[in-house]
Formats: sequence, C-alpha cells, structure tokens
Amino acid sequence: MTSLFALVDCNNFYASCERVFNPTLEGNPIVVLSNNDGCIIARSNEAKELGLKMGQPLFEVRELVEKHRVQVFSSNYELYGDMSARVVETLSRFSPHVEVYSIDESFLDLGNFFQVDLPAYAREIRETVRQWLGMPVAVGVAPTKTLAKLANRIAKKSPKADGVLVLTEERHIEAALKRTAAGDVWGIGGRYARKLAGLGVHTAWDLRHVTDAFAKKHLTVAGLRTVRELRGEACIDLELVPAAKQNICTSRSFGVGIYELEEVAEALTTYVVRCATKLRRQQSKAGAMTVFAMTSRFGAEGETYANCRTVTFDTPTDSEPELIRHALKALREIFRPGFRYRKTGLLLLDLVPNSSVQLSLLDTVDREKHAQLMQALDGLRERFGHGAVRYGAQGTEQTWGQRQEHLSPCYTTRLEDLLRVR
DNA sequence: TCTGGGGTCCTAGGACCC
DNA sequence: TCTGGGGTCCTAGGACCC
Repeated sequence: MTSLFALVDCNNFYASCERVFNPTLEGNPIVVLSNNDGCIIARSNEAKELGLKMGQPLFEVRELVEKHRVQVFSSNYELYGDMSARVVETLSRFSPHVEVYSIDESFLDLGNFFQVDLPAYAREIRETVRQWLGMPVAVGVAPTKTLAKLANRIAKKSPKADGVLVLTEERHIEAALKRTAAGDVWGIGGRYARKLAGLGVHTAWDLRHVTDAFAKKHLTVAGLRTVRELRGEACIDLELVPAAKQNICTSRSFGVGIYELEEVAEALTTYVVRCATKLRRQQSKAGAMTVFAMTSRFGAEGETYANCRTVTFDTPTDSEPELIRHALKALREIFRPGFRYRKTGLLLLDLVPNSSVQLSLLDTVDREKHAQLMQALDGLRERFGHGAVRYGAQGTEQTWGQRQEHLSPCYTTRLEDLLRVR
C-alpha cells in the first residue's frame, strides 16, 4: 500500500489576505512588514518582480517602494490567523486527515484516493478555496511529504502547471527532481546546500542518488530521511494532533529605544502575560524561565548590551502573578542603566503537562487560588479581548509599543472594523 | 533614523556514576 | 611510560522550518 499526500500552500499568504478584503489591490504590488514595520516578510508576485526581497529592511528599499506605489501593510496576525482557520476548514472537506503544518500550509492524507482522477481532484481543491475564500493556493500531490512539497513548489512556479502538480509517475518525478536545486528541497537549508555543492551534489536528483552512509555522514539522520523521501519512501508521517510545545517564547522589539528599567519592565510584564496565556492554552506548566533584554544588535562599540537570566521553579507553574514576580526580579538583575534597550522577552522552559505536575513540599503558594484567578482572567480576556484586564506593572502609556503604521482593519474578527469598511 | 518572531531536532563533548 | 570501560544526563551549538 503506497501513501499519497497533498500539500496545499497559500500563495503569498499575508499579502493575499490583505488583498482578499481589499480587491482594489488586485494587480498592484503589496508587501507585508514584520513586527515594528522593520522588514518585508511577505510579497505579492508584483512586489517580487520589482526585486523586493524576503527579510529585506524597508528603509533599504524606500525609494523603490515609493516609485512603484507599493502598498505597504503592517502585519495583522488576527486577520491572518482567522483566514488560516477558514482555509483549513475548507480543506477538511477533501480529506479526513489534515495536518496544519503552518499558518499557510496544510498536508492532506490522500492515502486511499488512488482510484480518483488525482489531477482533477487537486484542481478541485484549488478552485474551491479560491471560490469560497478568494485565497489563491497551489496543490502538490506525491507519495511522500518531501515530494509533495517539491511538487507544490513547481505547481506554484510553472505557468504550465497552473497551481497544480501530481507526481505519481516515475518519469514525472525524475523530471521534477532534475529541475529542482538540492537547496530547494524541504529540509536542506543554505548551509547544507553549500556543503553539498562542494561534494558535487547540485540537484534534488543528485541528492536522491547519494548513498545512505553519505547522507548520514554529511546531513545527519534527518538528512537521510529526506533522501529516502526523495526516493519515494514515506518516512515522515502526518501529524494530526499538534504536539504540546516544549518551550514557549514571547519577545518583541520596541517601537523606540528605551532607557528606563520601569518601561522595559512594563513591556516584559505584558509579554509574560501573553506567554503564560499560550502556556495555559496548551495545558502545561513551566519549570523554568529565561528572561532577556538587549539593545539593538547594530549599535556601535560600547553601545550594545545583551544579557539573560534563567530562573528554576520549585514547583512548575502557570500563574501570572508568580511568573511576573520572577521575571521582574530577573530583569532587575540583568538590567544595566545607560543603555538604549530595543528588545526584551522570555522563554518558558521545562514544560510539563498539567496532569503530571509534581508538588513540592516546600511550596508556599496557594495553587488553588492562583488557578481560580487565572481561569477568571482567561475568561474575561476571551470575552472582552486581550487588553481587557491588565496588571499595574504593564503600565498605561506603553511608550515601548510596536510601530504599526500600516495596519489594515481586522475585517473578519472585529465588528467595528467591519462597519468601518461598509 | 530605520534591521522580525517563534519553534524543532540532532550531535558532540563534558560531567558524573559504577 | 603508565593513565579501564561503559552508560546516562545535560548543555551548547549548529542545522533546519515557517
């Protein structure tokens, strides 16, 4: 029994989300910026054609953007997250088993669909998402996830494929592997691509034909799995239930440089709340926390500073008051006055499921009371929004807030935004 | 002036134990 | 010149992904 996977990938996802709700943007170059409006993280095809690069700082291309009237958007994760959920909902009509791989990509298990006309089925997936949601997607179908990724890539790039490519016949797989660079294979990044080139491996076809020993020696066991997948041997299963995260991180750069401990502390407190909310959502508690603060990496000699402090808890916790207390203490220990801070954040580590928390004999915290408080806060935030309930330590001015000068309305999730459009 | 954020897995090497 | 052998755990660093 051979396996069969489809990879459905939204084209230029963030840029397409902006376009769905603002059709006048059709045909115009669009870019979406990272947090703080720093770098370009998504581009429409028109923007790609202008030569705008992924990850490029906006200030470097300001002239080009103005000259070609590129439409610029701050990232709007509320909008993108909601659109993503709608796409997944639509895809789930086409397979009982869908793995949500990222915000804009899903794998579908087509294991028993050999008897159907696969190209027609793939095209139907594409057309349905387009018609229902206005979202353009590419569909790649193949016997392994790695080959499905590769098929999807060609589906998107090749005008002839027109967004859909099925790789089930050997001669098609061979042609696809020969026209794909090794570095464009899923799991082969820039470092490995360079290393492989030095060893005479340039295309995906070359990579498919290295020995197992070669793959393991130069690319470790993960690379060996990739090579096997290129041969059509399915080694990477669909992950239907997202695994609980082992670390959770929240950090942001500030809109402006900050000199005062109190202001960095306000930002950090806000991030602790977000991070702890993610932690409780996956029903885990943290056994440790790392807090960090830093200046810009790009400062002159003597102007840059970065430090971190890790705290271990006697009893794993998800309580905000407790996490905030530890975080602020750690911050005070690493904070050095006189620097222009640009970023702070925290990692929650040593996560354990709620069900297997070991209580410490030395515990002095009223866990029951904290749990009730957290439950109440989560409920309020769910109903009234993220900022509904705040701690004093979060401040009210938020001088450190992110720049979001080009934010689009949250069309799908906020009534007032929807009304504003009408 | 302006430069993102959030994850995972694997390996090598050191510490430690018997 | 001699200076065991093997196992486990932890951490740092390197690679990858979106």
